[in-house]
Amino acid sequence: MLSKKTKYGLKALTFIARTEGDSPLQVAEIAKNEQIPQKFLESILLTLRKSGILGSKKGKHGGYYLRQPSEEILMTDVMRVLEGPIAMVPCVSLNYYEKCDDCVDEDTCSVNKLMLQVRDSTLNVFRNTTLADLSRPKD
Amino acid sequence: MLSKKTKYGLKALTFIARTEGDSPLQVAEIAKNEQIPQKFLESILLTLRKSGILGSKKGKHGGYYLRQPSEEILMTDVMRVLEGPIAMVPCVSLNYYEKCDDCVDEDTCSVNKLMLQVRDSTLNVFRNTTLADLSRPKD
DNA sequence: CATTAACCCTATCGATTTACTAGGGAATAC
DNA sequence: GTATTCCCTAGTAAATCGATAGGGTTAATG
Repeated sequence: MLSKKTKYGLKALTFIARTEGDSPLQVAEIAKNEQIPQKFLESILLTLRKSGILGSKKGKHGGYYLRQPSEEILMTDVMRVLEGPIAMVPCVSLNYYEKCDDCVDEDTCSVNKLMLQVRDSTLNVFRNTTLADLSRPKD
Repeated sequence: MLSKKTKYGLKALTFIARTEGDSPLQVAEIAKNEQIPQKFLESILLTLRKSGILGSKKGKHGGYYLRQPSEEILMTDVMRVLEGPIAMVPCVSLNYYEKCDDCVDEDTCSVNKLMLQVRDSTLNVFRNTTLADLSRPKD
């Protein structure tokens, strides 16, 4: 299951991409429009900012904005920040590889074999989808 | 993250597919060979049996066996039993569709749009992988 | 320079899920 | 009829999730 954090994060990013103008967008406005608990959203946008996807401006008339054009924001990066590693087991993770504690032999491990394929196909989707793609209405 | 239940279940199924002979395999033997807590494995094999993937025989010399040749056991079925719906959000689930409680409009929802693609690509892997594929040593 | 509006940060908390474990019942081979 | 094996229900410790609380810091504005 996708976490609420990821769901809210994606919705917020899409909202920003769709309505971004000259001035940054405030948490309260995003929360209201996308029906997201404001305090929760605040913490999510904060992690997106710390990861470099969003920028922020403090004080009156402050808010959040995209650091790059939405066409250049890849889902691989967004999903890693929001949901964590894309692989479903650490032993097939590109960025966070770790040997499974309970695995005897990776070469004969069926879990490894299957999850490697799932990772590749999922990665293929995320690498070929940008925030701009998600921001367009459905075909 | 993949649950231990799914991991153990896949390993057990692979073990059965690899070593199946005339007589069924006992929980204790599978648990020992695959390093799985026996009582936990017992409950996992039980759900696999209830779902029709495994058959069982009680009493002395009892145990578990595949109900079909491993070439005919698809990962779509196995994964649905062990891990639940393949879709990461209910609104893109084929078998368990449900409207997301927090979604205003599915047609413009970016989460829906992205997860639909992920579901399709994952499903494509599971539909084209059988237990026999997983049971062969790595290429 | 005071006030207000906004982001920034830490801590906490209830509910749910996960990964097991306990304990016994029911069927079958011998 | 007894040992062996699967069958079933409950329970539980630990982790994670989804959110909330409460205040600190920064910047615009008059």
